[in-house]
Amino acid sequence: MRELLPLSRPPLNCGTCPIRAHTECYLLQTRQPATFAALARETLTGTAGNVILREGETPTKTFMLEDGWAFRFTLLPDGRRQILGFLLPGDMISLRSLLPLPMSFSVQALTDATLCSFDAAEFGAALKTSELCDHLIGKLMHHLTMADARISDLGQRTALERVARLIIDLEGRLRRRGLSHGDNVEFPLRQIHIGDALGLTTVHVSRIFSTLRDLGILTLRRQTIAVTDREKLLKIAGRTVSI
Amino acid sequence: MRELLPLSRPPLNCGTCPIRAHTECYLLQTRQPATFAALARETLTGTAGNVILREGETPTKTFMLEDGWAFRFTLLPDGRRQILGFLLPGDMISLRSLLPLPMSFSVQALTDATLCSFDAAEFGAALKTSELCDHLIGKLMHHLTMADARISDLGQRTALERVARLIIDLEGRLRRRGLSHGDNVEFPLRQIHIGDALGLTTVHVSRIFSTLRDLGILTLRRQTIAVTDREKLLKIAGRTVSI
DNA sequence: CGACTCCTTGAACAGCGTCAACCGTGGTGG
DNA sequence: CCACCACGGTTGACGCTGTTCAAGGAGTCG
Repeated sequence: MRELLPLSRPPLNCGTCPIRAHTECYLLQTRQPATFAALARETLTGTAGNVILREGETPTKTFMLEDGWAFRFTLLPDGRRQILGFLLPGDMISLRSLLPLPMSFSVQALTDATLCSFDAAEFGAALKTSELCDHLIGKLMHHLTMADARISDLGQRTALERVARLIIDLEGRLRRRGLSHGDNVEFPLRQIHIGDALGLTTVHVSRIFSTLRDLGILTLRRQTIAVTDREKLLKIAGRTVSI
Repeated sequence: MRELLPLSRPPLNCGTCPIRAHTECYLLQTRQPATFAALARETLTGTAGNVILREGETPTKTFMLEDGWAFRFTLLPDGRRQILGFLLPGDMISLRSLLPLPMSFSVQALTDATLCSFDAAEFGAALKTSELCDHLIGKLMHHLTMADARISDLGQRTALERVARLIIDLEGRLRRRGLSHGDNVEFPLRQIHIGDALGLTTVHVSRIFSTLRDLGILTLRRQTIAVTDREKLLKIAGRTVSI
């Protein structure tokens, strides 16, 4: 695991940010243009494996994930890793860093990634203004709902159900942000990531994917997934995958 | 499952509220006395099994749990129940109801309970004032941290570890609110609640408790638990039970 | 006392993990 | 150009953790 985020500094340009319409940046710039313009920021790039935030540390920066995937995780003392969630373009890394508290999880780049960094306290203060406080609180509550859904998955559902729901979740989030290409969506996850997120081993994840392929539900080749029988997938997932 | 909350109306009296010092009410009354005094509210009582909030409905009331225990849960279409968390005296039921959104979970009384009810929109608006917004955001982030911890439990830890951590969590929360009695704390959970919270069957929970008793770690009699070897319990739990 | 709830224990079973071998792909360097 | 290696995925055999099914016990309440 590489320890630091190597930084380059391409010219800062929100106008070319591919995910801008789906971000807090956009809300802030629309509702509080002067405040947004005054925020110190820079654009950074990292490669797969870079650690972006480290559990236990109190970050001074917060990031908007502009391109690429990342994931939140914790390590148990004996090395077991729980992936708590996947971060896609347009996600903040992380809302937690808006408060001056030690991180309760680490964040690592899953693919090469481009991030926009802000001063955490400044950005937090801007989001806490009355106009955006509702949005922030709503976002936090949405994250709580997602966490509850994952708890239900891990507590009650079988491996097949969990994998089906993860795929529907990721595919939907990407699609809603305009990041799908017809029936195909990018899928850079290795089976170890799926396993560590869903409490399964890579061996079992492999068997589950074999099952899904044999059922004609999906095809997976070279970092791309295509759902070929959405009805069957939804039926396995229980049709209650929340947004 | 009884469907409604039968209500009685004892005289409203924050002065005798046993848990007041640990509540948002107290914060609000201290920082915004006029606002707090103007909030419409009443005291309610319910019995074990009463449904307090129902998944899918958009509540107009929010509650402070003054006495007794409750739990948040969801039901899967086939009847499996996931308990998402336990609510103790001093907890709000629920922060989610502060936004006008359909509930993503239900809340049910686990014991007989006393609640103080508020208008959800009014209480939400009061908490969103600048003075308490930080507190609210901090509370939401704390809940996210707790949810992450439960995800790690369900994804990575064995049944024994999960049970140990749940006991430490509950015992600590009660103790910090002054609700312990020496080495004993109230423990009204049935094994079905523990099972539904931790993704286990009652049969297995029973076996885990037998193990913990045989190891001399705890004694359990008549709704009361006493941890007799905290060191061993912490060792099983991995010493990283968050607050 | 009877009915009910909750807990306990045993035996058989299943889902998923562990261990191990093997394969395909892509990158690297001689 | 090819040998080599690292990495990720696949498959089989076997075993453990936790489930299912079943029976019975202890406490409580009407």
